[in-house]
Order: sequence, then structure tokens, then C-alpha cells
Amino acid sequence: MFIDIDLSNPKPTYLQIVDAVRRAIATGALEPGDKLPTIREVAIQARVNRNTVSRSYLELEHLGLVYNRQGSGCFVSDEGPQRERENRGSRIQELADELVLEAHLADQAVEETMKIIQQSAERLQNESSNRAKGHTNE
Amino acid sequence: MFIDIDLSNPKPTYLQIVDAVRRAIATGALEPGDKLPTIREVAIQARVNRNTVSRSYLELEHLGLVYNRQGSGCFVSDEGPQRERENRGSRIQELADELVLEAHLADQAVEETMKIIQQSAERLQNESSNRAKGHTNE
DNA sequence: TAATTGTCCTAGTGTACATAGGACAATAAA
DNA sequence: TTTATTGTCCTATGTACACTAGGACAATTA
Repeated sequence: MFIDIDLSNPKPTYLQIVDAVRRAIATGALEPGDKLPTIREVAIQARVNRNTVSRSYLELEHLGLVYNRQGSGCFVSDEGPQRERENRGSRIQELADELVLEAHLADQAVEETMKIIQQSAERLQNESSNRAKGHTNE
Repeated sequence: MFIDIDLSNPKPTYLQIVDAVRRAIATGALEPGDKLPTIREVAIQARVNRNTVSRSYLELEHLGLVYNRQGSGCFVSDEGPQRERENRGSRIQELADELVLEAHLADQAVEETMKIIQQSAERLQNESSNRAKGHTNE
């Protein structure tokens, strides 16, 4: 769990942390019962205030993805992965609706939109396969 | 050009105004040379401060969609519709990329994503045809 | 017992958004 | 020329949010 905070990113720091954890749960890097790094550890590693991390962990708890235990730490809940899948599903629907609306306003045929999706998917596929081959940034 | 401001919408007021004008240009409701309502008119109609509307018009000018002329008003620029098409194109690409990434993280096959897009498009189609038939909110 | 860990608290800083209204220059209309 | 309109600029105020800073405490663990 290395969390990389981008200060130039307009997204609030605490939400960047939330996203990083959510992604780890989505990919299976974090599984139910797994312990997250402590608030103070993340604060030091990501170079932010511990109150900011605390806010992130609280938000994750509200999302039902983790539970915080004073004195012991923060752990992925049993329902975490399932909840996260549901969250992504809603997000996908939102994005699809907005995309379709934009395409409509731009006088774009649905077929054209599909093509763009297809190309984007292929790009993502290539990127991840390149990473798998060890083509990392140098 | 009636602009409806939703105070419960987290999107800043000035951007809601920008979006309304952009949409009017995208649909052809506003064409090059057309005069927008004056800043003070919009301020009264949308019940916001004139400085807020001024900010919107400045933003629209920065986007190259309109030009402001002290003493005469605000007008859609010749390149407005073209610029707006380009803006939408970029936005569509962004949305497509994010959608594909989300689908990937949710372990969703591209075909499933396509299906969701298709359904969303059909929903939009039905809504607009209902509006055309006069099925407005009562 | 001592250290760790999440939690709660107050306080202060910076930024974005919106309001309010005065003042002015460019333009248009009378 | 005069008057009204219109965009522009200015200062000031208030609110909300994000973030930092650090003290203090309770629950848990070692």
C-alpha cells in the first residue's frame, strides 16, 4: 500500500487516499481482514497530516469498505469487495449516461461512441500487457 | 435563453450558466453573431449576482465561444460552434477512458460496457421522443 | 506497564464561490 | 450632444471546504 499524492491534482488529498484504497480492494490487492497501514504511517509516507488520513479512513468506513479499531488498526471488512463492486457499477452507469448525453449533443452516432470505447479498451489492454512484460517507465 | 440555476447542485453557479450557454451553442439554439442576454438580464432572471454572470461570460470568452463588447453586449463568435464541437470531443474521450478503466477495475467485459451504453442511448432516445410528443412534466 | 493506534478537540491558514454595490469606459439610442 | 445601456473593474464581506498543527484521551497490543 504505497499511496502517491499528487498535489497538482485538483482532487482533494483525502479523496486521493480513498481512491487508492478502493482500487486496492477492487483489484484484490487488499482482501477482507487485511490490515491497512496505520494512519500515522500513511501520513508520513504520503507526507500529509494525520488528520487528513484519518478523514480518508473515516470515509472508507462510511462506505462500508473497512472498519477502524482504536488501538489495533484499520481492516478491510468482509463485505468490502462486494460493496466496492456495487460502487463501481453505479459509477459506470453514471459515466455511461453522461457519455451518451455528450455524444448526443455532439451529434455523434452511437456507433461512433462504441468505436471510441473499443479503442480506449484496446489502449488500456496494451498498457497493462506492456507493464506485465516489464516495460516500466525508466 | 432561459437559464435555470439549481442551488442544490454542487456545481458552481457560474459553471451552470456556462454549461447552459454551451449547450445552446451545441444544439444550434445560439448561432454565430447571436446576441446573448445581457449580464444584468441573466442576473435578474437567474437570481444571481451580476458579478457571477460576468464571470461566466468571461469564461465563455476564454473558451473562444463568445466575445464581449463593452456597451453593446455578448455575442457568439464565428468559431463558437466549431470550438464547442472540439470541446465535446475531448470530453467524450475523457469519459470513455474513465469508463473503460472503471469497467476494467470492476472486472467487466467490454461487451457488457457496450450493452450499458446501448441501453443508455435508447433511454435518451425515448426521453427526447416523448418530449417531442408533448409528454412534458405536469 | 509502556507503546501503539484510532479518535476527538481547538485553532489557524489558504482557496474557491458568491454576494453587494460603487465607479468607469465604450457603445448605442434619443 | 445627451442619456441610457452594457461590460468591466474595484473593494469588501461571508460561507464552505480542505489542510495543517499539535495536544489529549481511550482502547488495544506487546
